[in-house]
Amino acid sequence: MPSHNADIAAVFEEIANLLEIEGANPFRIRAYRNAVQAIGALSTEAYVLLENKEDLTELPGIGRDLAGKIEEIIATGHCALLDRLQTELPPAVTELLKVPGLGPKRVRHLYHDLDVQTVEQLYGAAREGRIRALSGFGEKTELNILQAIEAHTDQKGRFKLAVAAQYAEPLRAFLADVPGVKEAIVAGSYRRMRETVGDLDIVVTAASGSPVMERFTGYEEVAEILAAGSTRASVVLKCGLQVDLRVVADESYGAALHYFTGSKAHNVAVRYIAQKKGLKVNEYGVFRGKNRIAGETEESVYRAAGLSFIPPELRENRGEIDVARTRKLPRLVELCDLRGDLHTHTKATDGHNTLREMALAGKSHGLEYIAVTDHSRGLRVTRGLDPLRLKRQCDEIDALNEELEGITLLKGIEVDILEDGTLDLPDHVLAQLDLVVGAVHSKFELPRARQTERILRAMEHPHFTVLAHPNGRLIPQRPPYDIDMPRIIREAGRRGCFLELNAQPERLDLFDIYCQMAKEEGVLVSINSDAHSTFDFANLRFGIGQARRGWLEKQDVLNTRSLEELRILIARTMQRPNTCGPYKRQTKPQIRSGKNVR
DNA sequence: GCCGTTTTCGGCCCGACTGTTTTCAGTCG
Repeated sequence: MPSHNADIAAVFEEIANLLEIEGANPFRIRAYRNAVQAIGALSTEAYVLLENKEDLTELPGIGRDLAGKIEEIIATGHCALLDRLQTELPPAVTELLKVPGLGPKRVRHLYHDLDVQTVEQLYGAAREGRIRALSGFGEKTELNILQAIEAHTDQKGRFKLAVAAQYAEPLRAFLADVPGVKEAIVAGSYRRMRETVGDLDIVVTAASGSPVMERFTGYEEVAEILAAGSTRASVVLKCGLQVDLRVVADESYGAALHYFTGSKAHNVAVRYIAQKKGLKVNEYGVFRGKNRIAGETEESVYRAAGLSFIPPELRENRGEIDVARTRKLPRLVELCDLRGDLHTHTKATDGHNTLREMALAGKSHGLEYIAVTDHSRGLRVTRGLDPLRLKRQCDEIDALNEELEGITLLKGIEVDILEDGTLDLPDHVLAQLDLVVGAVHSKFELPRARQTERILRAMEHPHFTVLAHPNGRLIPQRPPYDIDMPRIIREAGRRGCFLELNAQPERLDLFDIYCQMAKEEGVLVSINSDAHSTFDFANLRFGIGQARRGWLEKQDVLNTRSLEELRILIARTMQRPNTCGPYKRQTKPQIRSGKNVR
């Protein structure tokens, strides 16, 4: 089995870590880290590119040397450089880099002088007071290491976006209320709508002398103050979430917001471009010499660099800068573009509300139609529907549609895709429905080839409409199942069916890079709440965030269509007659134009 | 180790805070 892109990226990541501890040229280390990012963003397996005789040096940040190493890893499963580095340094030593406060220099010191190789050994050395004796270390550093390890072991890691929001919004409001504060905004990965966030970055503009720092460190949710200067402070909340606050003057608002929204790779690329124009970009503004020429708004920062405004969700240095140069960035889909929701549940299975309650809640969220897609009989824990109960539900929907105004219920099912790729209900039953949403709910551990074939076979079913939560991951407890997603996307394009972007905060599935791929293949994506209660429609905003990260525009999203248009598209997919002509496939958008900017 | 409308060599983003130091190295974002 050839190495997958994730395996290659892991090798390069490990090489970068070990080189760093060895004290190698920092730019060489950065080259490996850039390669990790480049390979992670690839829409095709590198071994497939090689089979197709593609030139890997065309990839951003991949030159002759790294291309050779990729070939080596694919051919042999090994990388000689990594093997050599691991004879010089024990592999576990890179784990020490994860301890906050420890960087490569200190890790090297600890290994060479105290033979510390693992976090356990580090903890022991700190408790025995052996670290303070090293030059460059002291009592305080030793204590910080102890505390960091203790905090690390019971730390929950990254927070789901929706959970982070529960802490971020009240804290932002609290800071906005401090006298002298003009703007307060949560930046960082939260603003970029990443599916999980490691910490919160908050930018505040305030008049000098404002008590904002004092109020921040005194916030009642603060458990620990990590650092507190005059313009920047870091705390850990009781829930374990770290929050970094930055205070700047009004005229630096845009520059600071840009800086703290990131991503780091995006910022580096923007500063590099500015530098070529003789400019310097920092969190205070854009400068030519000592003159500030921009910085009061983010738009002004981009303008100074010769770029159009780049929405936060795109700022990952995945080609957005090249496109911003040409002023052809996509007009990203917005929450208000959604006209329907094609995946919801009711009390009939594992939902909490009635048909009527769900319909009214959907309407109150501005939706014009919602598909009722309760589970099928195979999913016994949810009391999934058999043909008889489904028929009864359909009758209820018909009756309700007669009565309701401003919202239409569609008759659907979330049918189980069985292990062999068949669907959990008979064809003649599925044929009666408005749409069929198919999903995998069992046998997550099938090998890649079988899992992929299972889904492809299901998609071939004439009544199959939408593939729900295609990767099956649950943040943080379940990784995605092992499938050939690029192939599934291509086949969905050929077959003419749709892919779901499930907006539940623990799913957010399709992932962003697959949204991009779906767009390239002309496959429409349906952003669905998978609501199990009336409250869950609010999750659609997280789905929109993920879709925007995947460069999706209104026309790339199935449920931005009117009900009439939707019915036409579904009719085509379900291979039923319709009188409104074929759906015209889009031309492929070119969203990855050439190399990324370094 | 990568890259090139100034370049195939010599660049490669920028600043705050802490702790250990007596002016700065290390880490972080």
